[in-house]
Amino acid sequence: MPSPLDFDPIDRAGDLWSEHWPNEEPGVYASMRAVTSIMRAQQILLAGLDAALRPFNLTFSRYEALVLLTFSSTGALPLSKIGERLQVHATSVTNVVDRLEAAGLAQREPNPRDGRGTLAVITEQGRRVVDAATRELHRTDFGLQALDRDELQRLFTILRRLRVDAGDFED
Amino acid sequence: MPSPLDFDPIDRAGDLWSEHWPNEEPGVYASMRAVTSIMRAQQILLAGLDAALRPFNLTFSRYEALVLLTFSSTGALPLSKIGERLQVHATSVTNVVDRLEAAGLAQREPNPRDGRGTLAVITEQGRRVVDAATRELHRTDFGLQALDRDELQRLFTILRRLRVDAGDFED
DNA sequence: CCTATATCAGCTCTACTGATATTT
DNA sequence: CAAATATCAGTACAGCTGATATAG
Repeated sequence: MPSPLDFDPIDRAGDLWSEHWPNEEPGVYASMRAVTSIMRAQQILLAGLDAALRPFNLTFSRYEALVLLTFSSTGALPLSKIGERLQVHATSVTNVVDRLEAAGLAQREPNPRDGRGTLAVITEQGRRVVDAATRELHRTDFGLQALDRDELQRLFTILRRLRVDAGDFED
Repeated sequence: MPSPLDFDPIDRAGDLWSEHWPNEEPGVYASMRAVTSIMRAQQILLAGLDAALRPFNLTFSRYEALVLLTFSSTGALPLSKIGERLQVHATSVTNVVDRLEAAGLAQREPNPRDGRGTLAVITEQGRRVVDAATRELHRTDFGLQALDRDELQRLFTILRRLRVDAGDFED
């Protein structure tokens, strides 16, 4: 792990930005700093989550899909539903379910209510693994120990507007 | 593009989470919602940025490296410095500079001050492309039109603590 | 007939590991 | 000598396009 810088690289980039590209709309520097911060935050968090989940042979994507299955009353969901809820592409769902199936954490079954569709069903082993993985993520607070409850809430609220604007859901 | 859901999938996941994994520490639901929001926000923003940069044959990673070079007084930086500033792996820097070089936007030169090192130097074409790309990103406000100035500032401030906690830099 | 579901092949991209040559 | 710089081969993953078979 590299030694920390003695300055904030995003803050510095924002300053240099305003020197190089003076702009009629001063808000763009705020946007540039925010977008870069989100990119870096995602990278930090995903690396931590994947590291915490590696002993369970899970990535965060697979973990999310598995969690979604445990939330369903029967432990089964159509693949299309999984894609819709997790906002991921159909081919990505196929890939994630392939890997869960290979690890014995889920199985495919034909959807009895729609001959075109397939259900992903969580296995007993899948339930055990997702419970253990969840305990581990709870223990490490999803990598967000640095933030207090109020900051987490504000983060959620601000980013919620972004998701609405992107068409994820209607407010 | 799929039709929007009529509910917030992250909000719903948080509710189901608290039912399935009641926890001694209530803050974990706030963390779960925040971390999922960051993941989704990053996905939305990166897709928008990459789409805006595609006409320039750039990805956001390559764009960031190019911007960093324009910030340097001589338009040249050691590859190690690029990795340090952008917080990316050495092999990723090699890859990014390979692609910038192939596109004629940057060149490699030996570092005269350190025989082990290599400089990436921005070309004239690189300067033209990064200026045009920046105008385009300014025009679309980096995909953050939905947020006002105050929200952008709060986002930056909150995520800054996360980056400090991860060891990116010293406060 | 048109649309929805899921899969498949193929591609791009980022990120990482482990090994290596070179230089400090 | 050990440490730093950069590269290379190989792996894993997410994300996408376009094509296809099947069924509503």
